[in-house]
Amino acid sequence: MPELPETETIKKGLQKYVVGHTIENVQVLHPGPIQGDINNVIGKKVISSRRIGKGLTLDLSNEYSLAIHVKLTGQLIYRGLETQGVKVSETKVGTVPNKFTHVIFKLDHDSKLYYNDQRRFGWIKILKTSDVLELAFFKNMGPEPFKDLTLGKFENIVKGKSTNIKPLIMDQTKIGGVGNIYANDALFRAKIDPNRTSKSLAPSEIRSLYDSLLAVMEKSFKEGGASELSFVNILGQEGNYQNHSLVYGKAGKKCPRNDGGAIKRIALGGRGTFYCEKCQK
DNA sequence: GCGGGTGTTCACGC
DNA sequence: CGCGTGAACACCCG
Repeated sequence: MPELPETETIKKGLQKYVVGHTIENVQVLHPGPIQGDINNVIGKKVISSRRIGKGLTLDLSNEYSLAIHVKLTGQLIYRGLETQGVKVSETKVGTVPNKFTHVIFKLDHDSKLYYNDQRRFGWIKILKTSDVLELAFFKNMGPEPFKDLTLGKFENIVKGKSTNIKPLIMDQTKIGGVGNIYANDALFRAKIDPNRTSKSLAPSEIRSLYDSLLAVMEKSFKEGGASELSFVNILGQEGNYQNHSLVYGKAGKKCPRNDGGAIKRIALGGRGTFYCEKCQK
């Protein structure tokens, strides 16, 4: 799932297909990801879904919520009368149930919501709705692109920091929702070397980076998210951004600007970092 | 067998 | 305290 566009794609699906259903029962195949008392969701109606950074909620009629983070390989897949005959991704294991299915929410009207997670890094926390934003992960979340992150706020976040620009824009407590794919592509679009320190950026570069972050994520919304790894939407279908990425995952390939440069892969903040030395200064 | 993977958190060293 | 690095979580893929 993983980053803001993918998580937003899941949220749209939850809103369309899951909100309004009552959770009739919960089948826990592997209890690993679940925290909290399952009894607080059984028999309750899903009244809304929210996305907070890369996190999700399903809010229930009894003022309890499911707070969900799918980390790298979690999937939420809905199957019901409306989705009969919908083709799902076999390659991204969007089929259900499968050996990575840990939880099955049985909903009314003969439908189900499946939670799959190959690497089991994700979590589903059951807690009072009023406590969701008290979870450290949500409480410490920085402003989000397309929500409350303005250019002015972005300038203040970036300005004067001695840290590298790439880890900074991926720091969820500074900015909510940006991950490795879009950080790499935004820096490329803004022609900024990921090794630069934040404070070295000129005002025009900060503006360009802000615009680029929005642009690459908007492109991804249109492509249905990035399915490089295991992301699928609520119907189990892949997104297409991975076929349109600028530099992410393209080590050794020609620079998309066709300037004679090749895309280099380095490690920065422990994450794979892709850029063109020729046009990213 | 080895390295690397859309994320987050923690431990450690400076 | 802040910042960087590396590891851990667990498992598949090339």
